[in-house]
Amino acid sequence: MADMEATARARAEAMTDGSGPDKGKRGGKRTYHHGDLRNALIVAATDLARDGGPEAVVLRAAARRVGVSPTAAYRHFAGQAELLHAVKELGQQRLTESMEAAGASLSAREPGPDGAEERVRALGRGYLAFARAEPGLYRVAFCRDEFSMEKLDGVIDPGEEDSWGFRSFGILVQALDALVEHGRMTERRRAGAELTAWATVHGLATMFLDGPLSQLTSEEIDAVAERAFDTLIAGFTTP
Amino acid sequence: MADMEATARARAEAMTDGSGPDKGKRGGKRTYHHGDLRNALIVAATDLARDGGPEAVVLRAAARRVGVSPTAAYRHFAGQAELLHAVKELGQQRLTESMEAAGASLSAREPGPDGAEERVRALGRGYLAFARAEPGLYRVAFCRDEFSMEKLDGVIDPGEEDSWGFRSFGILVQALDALVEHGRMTERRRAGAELTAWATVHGLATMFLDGPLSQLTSEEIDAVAERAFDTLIAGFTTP
DNA sequence: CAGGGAATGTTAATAGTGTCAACATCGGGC
DNA sequence: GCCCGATGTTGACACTATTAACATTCCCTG
Repeated sequence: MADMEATARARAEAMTDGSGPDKGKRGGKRTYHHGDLRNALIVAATDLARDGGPEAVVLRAAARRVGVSPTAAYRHFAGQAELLHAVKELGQQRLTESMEAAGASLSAREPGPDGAEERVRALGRGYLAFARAEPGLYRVAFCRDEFSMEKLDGVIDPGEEDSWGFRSFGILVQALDALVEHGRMTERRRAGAELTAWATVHGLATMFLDGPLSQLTSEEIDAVAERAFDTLIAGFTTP
Repeated sequence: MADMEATARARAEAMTDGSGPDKGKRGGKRTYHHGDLRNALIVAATDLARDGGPEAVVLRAAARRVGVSPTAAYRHFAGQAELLHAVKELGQQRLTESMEAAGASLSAREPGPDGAEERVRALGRGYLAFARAEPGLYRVAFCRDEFSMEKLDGVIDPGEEDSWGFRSFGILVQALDALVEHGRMTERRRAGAELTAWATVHGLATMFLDGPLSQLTSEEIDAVAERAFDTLIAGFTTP
């Protein structure tokens, strides 16, 4: 109790001592209410996730960082699982952005069949780039999560997919469709191709992060990934 | 303390009450020492892992099942991480056996190039069969594990690979080498092919277990997997 | 422009976990 | 025969999640 977490009052006072800009809603005001606790907790939990992965997303630790009592989080999350889920969705969003960025870097350029092929590769590169740049977040983005489980259990037909995970999947779908449109892939091969492609990059990322490939240099990883993309696309373009 | 875990004495007495055959070393003897506690703990932890995955491998729960005090485990394991690692190796062994079984079911038959190709498929089927039959164990077999991390960090050159994970990998390597020997795969494609194949099945398993494919029927899963194998092998056999 | 209810935060307490230190008991080798 | 090491137990500490009860503040209604 003596060296307990900083109370809200202590936090609010710390805000005014010039240590940094006020993060509360109104400038410098020592507020009992935080004002944006939900987001603050997600940010703190994300930082925890960055180094340490899913098991580092600890509710009390996040609350401690924000300078709030542990149970305050329960006013904004049903429990630790929901906090973890929020971080997970944030991670999926970042992953999607990484893929989009890699795809956009060559969009419009080379509009032909080779361009479509190169776009698939670019998406894979963007995926792996994020996994390497943010291993902790990546691990959270794909960690087992009871909220997603429940969601999939209950709703058999997910009409509107809010989650960013499906958006990144959609990007891949479009890229593969383009492959078909440009005659680089037959309709038959197209069936289930998203899964094959996704499985490939996901499996590669896993092996890079905590598998047998975890001590390869960046160049070696790139080389291995490109070879994998080669055979993947070779399989796609085979009638 | 009242409803504490069963003491060793209680366990030993339970052994003699006809509930089952004596698991201790000598028949019926109420022994203070367990006699085979390490294995018993691994078995208990494996049962926990079967339903619940890595996060269910709880040291105290395993000790409770064996009927032993929580700290007794520390005479046989450095800590929970080492217990988890033991279960992980057991899981990898089972996975290897599943792959070997699937491969052996058609070994020697059809020795030609088609047989080599079919063997690669069989290994993939054996892999996925295990993942579906033992999802919890599978998840443990590939969970992040600080022991493996340390091992990879320290020893840069792993001369002798004790782990079963490398054995299953070796099976795949042989199958791919056979593909080359029978002229179904060029040397160029061979480079890094293990990783591509491994990534594919691992990614598929992940999506089946806790990904977007978790509610497919067995038939649908098989169909998706076979299509993935098709394009994978198409990629391998492309010059 | 009150005042009261809802939102938000705090303390206290329970239950479960990993881990260490100190103590108890068995069993095999001198 | 006995003693020392291997093995198991108790007790304790530091974490964690979570709930219940209490406190404060915001803001909306009368």
